[in-house]
Parts: sequence; C-alpha cells; structure tokens
Amino acid sequence: MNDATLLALETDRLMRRIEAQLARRAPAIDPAKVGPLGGMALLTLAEIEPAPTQALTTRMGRDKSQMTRLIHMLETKGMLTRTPCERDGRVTILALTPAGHALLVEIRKLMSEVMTEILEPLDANDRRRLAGILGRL
Amino acid sequence: MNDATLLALETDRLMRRIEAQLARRAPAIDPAKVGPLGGMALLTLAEIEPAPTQALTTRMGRDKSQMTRLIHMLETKGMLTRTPCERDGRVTILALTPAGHALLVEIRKLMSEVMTEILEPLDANDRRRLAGILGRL
DNA sequence: TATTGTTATACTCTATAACTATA
DNA sequence: TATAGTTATAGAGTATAACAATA
Repeated sequence: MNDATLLALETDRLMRRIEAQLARRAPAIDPAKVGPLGGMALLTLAEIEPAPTQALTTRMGRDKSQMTRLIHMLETKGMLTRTPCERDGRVTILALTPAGHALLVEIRKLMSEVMTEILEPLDANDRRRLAGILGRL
Repeated sequence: MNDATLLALETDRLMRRIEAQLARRAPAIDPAKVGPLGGMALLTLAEIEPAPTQALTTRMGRDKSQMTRLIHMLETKGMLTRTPCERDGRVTILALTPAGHALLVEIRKLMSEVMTEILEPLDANDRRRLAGILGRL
C-alpha cells in the first residue's frame, strides 16, 4: 500500500463518516429538505454572496448542469434569490434570503456538533494543523 | 464561518477533486468498468483479505445492501471470489483474484499520480502530518 | 433474539451532450 | 467563437425496510 493511495482512502473514509453523521441528524433541522448537497451549497454561497452561479459552481467543484437544478430547488424553497446581472445578460446573481440565513445557522450548529465528535481524537495542535493543510490544498 | 464547518467544506472539496481527477483518468485503466467505488472496494479489501463481507462493509463505511450489489458486480467481473465460511454458515469470505490484484496495480499507480498532483502544494512535512492526522481519525 | 447477507425500492448525486442567449 | 446557464437523460451511489438463513 503506497502512501498516496492510503491518503485517498482515508480522506474518503473521513468524508463518509461526516456524510453519514449529517444524514442521520439532518432531518431534525431540515424540514425544507434541502439535502446535504443543498446545505453545502448554502454554506459555500454564504462565503461569497452575492455571486454568479458560475462562481458557486467552481467553488463547489460540481458540474454546472447539476448546479442548475440544485439552485432552482433552493430558489423554490425560498433559500436564495436569482437576479439577472445588469452588466452581463448571461449571468445570474445568487444571494441568500433571510430564510436561507436562518437555515444556515442551524446547519452550522449541526456541522459543528458532528465535526467536534469526529475530530475528538485530535488535540488542539492537530486540529490547527489539519485546518492549515486543507486550507493550502 | 466557524472552523468546524470550514473543515467539513474543505474536506468535501478535497474529496471532490480526487473523485473528479480519478473519474477523468480512470477509463484508461478500467476496461472492466469497476468504477470508482469498485476501485475503493478492491483497495480496501487488499488491506484485509481474506475477509468477511461485513468487515469490508464496516471498513468502507458504506451500507450493507449497497455492498452486496458492489461485491456481486466485482465477482461477476472476476476481481474477487466469494467463499462460504466453514465455521459460520452466515458468513461469506472475500478474496481478490489474480485479475483483481492486477487491476489494483494499475489503480494504485493512478491514485499515486492523482494524489501527487493534488498534494503538490504541500511540502514533505505537511504530507507526513496529514497522513498522521488522518490515520488517527 | 441477534447477526450475515440478500432483495426491492425510492431517492440523491454525477456525467455528458445538445441547446439558448448573450458577449 | 466563447461563455453562462438550461434541459434531457442515463448512470452511479445511498438509505430504508423487509426478508431468509444461521447462530
């Protein structure tokens, strides 16, 4: 087993654990059923809003056709707004609604709980290092 | 944005990059079309074989019904064998075939290339630290 | 009663290509 | 020609529950 392969497997396992925990506990805070990917999209949009669809797509590393449907779902559920860009007719600008922000508060709380649980084996130094390393990637 | 949430988002982004790179380059080495999850299963099984289905399922953090189908697919394609356990009639023991091992050589090579590319921004120290931290999780 | 593994089913996520409208 | 976004569609991955066989 080479190191690079092991690293990929371990990253996958970590992500699976995060996803499984979130899936198990999300229903309690997600009556609108935006789903895990919807939650990720709201979190990511919060970092950059207001922003064109394309910026959110790139930042999430997902496919643009997938994002179209995801964004329409979030719009239908009142979590974000789509506004045509004045300067470029091809572009749609996304922004969170108050309902989107309210849901984000709950999502962040849940994320924080889940991550605290998963990162429990690490001391403060390791957590800082992990954050630093992921930030550089 | 709290730290725990950021960490989860960054882990997701990292995993997405790994998956996208693998998906893009896998067809060249995967004529049998075991797919990314199939590849992960072979890599994981290689760590513990021979092993009962249940052990592989736990280690991959996936659902057991999902694993049944995945394992049958890999068996059909000649990558692993399913043998009834002599001591416990409920258990099936999984082992890689020569074809499975041969494919693994290619998968590891590809994984190594992809991870080398993705981990490029990190120096040797960071890589060692990241491996250590993930190992502890 | 509990566990291993299977089947069925519904749902979510992903990838591809063809399309429009603007630039 | 190129880019932003949409639509259609097929395929891959996930979650749940009900089930048979064995312990």
